[in-house]
Amino acid sequence: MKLTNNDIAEFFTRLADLLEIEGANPFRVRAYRNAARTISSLARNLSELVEEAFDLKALPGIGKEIAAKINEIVADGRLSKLEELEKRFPTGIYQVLKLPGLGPKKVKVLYAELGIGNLDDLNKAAESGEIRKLAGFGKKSEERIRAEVKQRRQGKERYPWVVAEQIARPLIDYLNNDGAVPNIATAGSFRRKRETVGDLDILVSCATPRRIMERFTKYDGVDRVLASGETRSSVLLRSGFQVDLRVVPQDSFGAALHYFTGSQAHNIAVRRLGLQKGFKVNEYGLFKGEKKIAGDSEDGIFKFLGMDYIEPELREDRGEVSAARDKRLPALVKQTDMRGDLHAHTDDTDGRSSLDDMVAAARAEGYRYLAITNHSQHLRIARGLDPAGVRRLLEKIDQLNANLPDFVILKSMEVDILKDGSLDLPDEVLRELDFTVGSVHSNFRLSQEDQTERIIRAMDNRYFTILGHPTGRLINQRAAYAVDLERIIRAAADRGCYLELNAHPDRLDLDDIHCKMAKDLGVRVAISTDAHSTDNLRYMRLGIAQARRGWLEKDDVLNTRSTKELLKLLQIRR
DNA sequence: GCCGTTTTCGGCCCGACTGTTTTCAGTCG
Repeated sequence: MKLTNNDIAEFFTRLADLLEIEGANPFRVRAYRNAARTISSLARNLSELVEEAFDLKALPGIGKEIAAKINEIVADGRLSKLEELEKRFPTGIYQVLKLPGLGPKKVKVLYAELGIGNLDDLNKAAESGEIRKLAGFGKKSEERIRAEVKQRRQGKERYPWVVAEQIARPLIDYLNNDGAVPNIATAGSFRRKRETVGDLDILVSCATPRRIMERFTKYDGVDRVLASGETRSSVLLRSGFQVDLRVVPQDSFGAALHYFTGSQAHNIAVRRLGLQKGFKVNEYGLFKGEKKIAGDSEDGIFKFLGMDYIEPELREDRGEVSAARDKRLPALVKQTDMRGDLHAHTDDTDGRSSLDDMVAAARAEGYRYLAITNHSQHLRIARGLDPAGVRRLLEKIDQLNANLPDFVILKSMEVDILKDGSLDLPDEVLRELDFTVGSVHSNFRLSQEDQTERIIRAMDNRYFTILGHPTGRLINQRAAYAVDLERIIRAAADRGCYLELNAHPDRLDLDDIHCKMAKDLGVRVAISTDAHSTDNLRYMRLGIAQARRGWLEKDDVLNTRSTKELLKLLQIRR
């Protein structure tokens, strides 16, 4: 099977890890980490680029040596340099290195002195009091190691963004109640709207930092205080969620907000640009020599670096820094651009709300159309509709539409893509619909080749319009089925089909990287909620956040179109 | 190991906190 970009990136991450433990030149280590990051956020599949003899050295952070290593990995599925290093270390060493508080230097000592090569060894050594005897370690670090190993075994995870929001809101309100906090903001991956959030960063500026720190650490939901200083405190909530609070001076708030929003890679790129222009950028501001030039707002930082303002969702060092410098950042899609929802269920199948209620809720959202996309007959568990059922529903929709001014219920179905790539309803039924959403709901475990062929065959049907939840992944629950998304996107481009960005918080499928890939390959994306009840229509904001992370603009999104334009687009294939 | 709007050599982001030290290295974000 073809290696994914993440597979290839992992080779370089491991190479960097082991070299770091060996004490190699830190800049060489960084070069490998930079390469890994470049590779994993690449829009194209790297194996294919290699096959096309693409000049890898054109990619940022990839030079002659790393290009040669990529070629080796793609050709052989292995990297001899890495295998050589792995002979010198046990494979469990990567797990040890991932433990918070343990970096390369300490891991090296643990391995050299006590032969610790995995989490079990580490735990035993900590239990028996061996670790505190080592130079640079003490009682506290030993206790911490035991706690972290325990935590790791319980499976510390990243939280879906909405879950993080549910935790963040009350905490922010609590801190705000203090009354002495003129500025409070969330930063980090939460502000960048990443699909999952590892921990929460909160930033405040206020006159009484000590008081807010104290209030923070005494919050009702706090399980234990991990660190507490003048400007930074960290707590672990009982939910297992870590929250960091930082207090910064008012005139540094913008610089700090930028800095703590990240991503780290984005910050490095911005600082590097700053250095080129003779500035120093840190969390306190933008400096020319000793003189502070900007800092109270993010706008000021960007302005003095000659950049347009970069929306938080774009700050991943995926080209946004140079785009901001060249004044060619995308105008990201926003909630008010949305004209309707193209994927919604009713209680005619597995939805919980009636057709009337769904329509009323969509109109309350300010939409001009709502597509009713119930399941087709193959999906028994959802009471999928057979042709007769579909026709009964269509009649009901026709009657409703006749009495709706300025709003259209679009006639559609979420049609199962069967194992052989055929659609689950006959063409004479599909013909009566305004468009279709085709989805995979079965046979998830086909080979990548078969799964990809299956979906492309489905797209060959002239009545196929939008590919629903293109990878089938469920965040933190189920991996994507094996599928070559780049081929799928190219096939959609060739056939005039669309891809869905399913806005359900567990799906968010497409992800940001593939949204950008679709845009770059000229395929428009439908941001759809897959609502199974009226309140689910509100998931739209989550889909929009993901779309923005994928650089999508209003024109890249199908359901920003007026009813008239949309109907015209949907008819093109028929 | 990568890179170039001063550079093909000499740089490479930067500050806070912790724990183990007794003046600082390691880790983190």
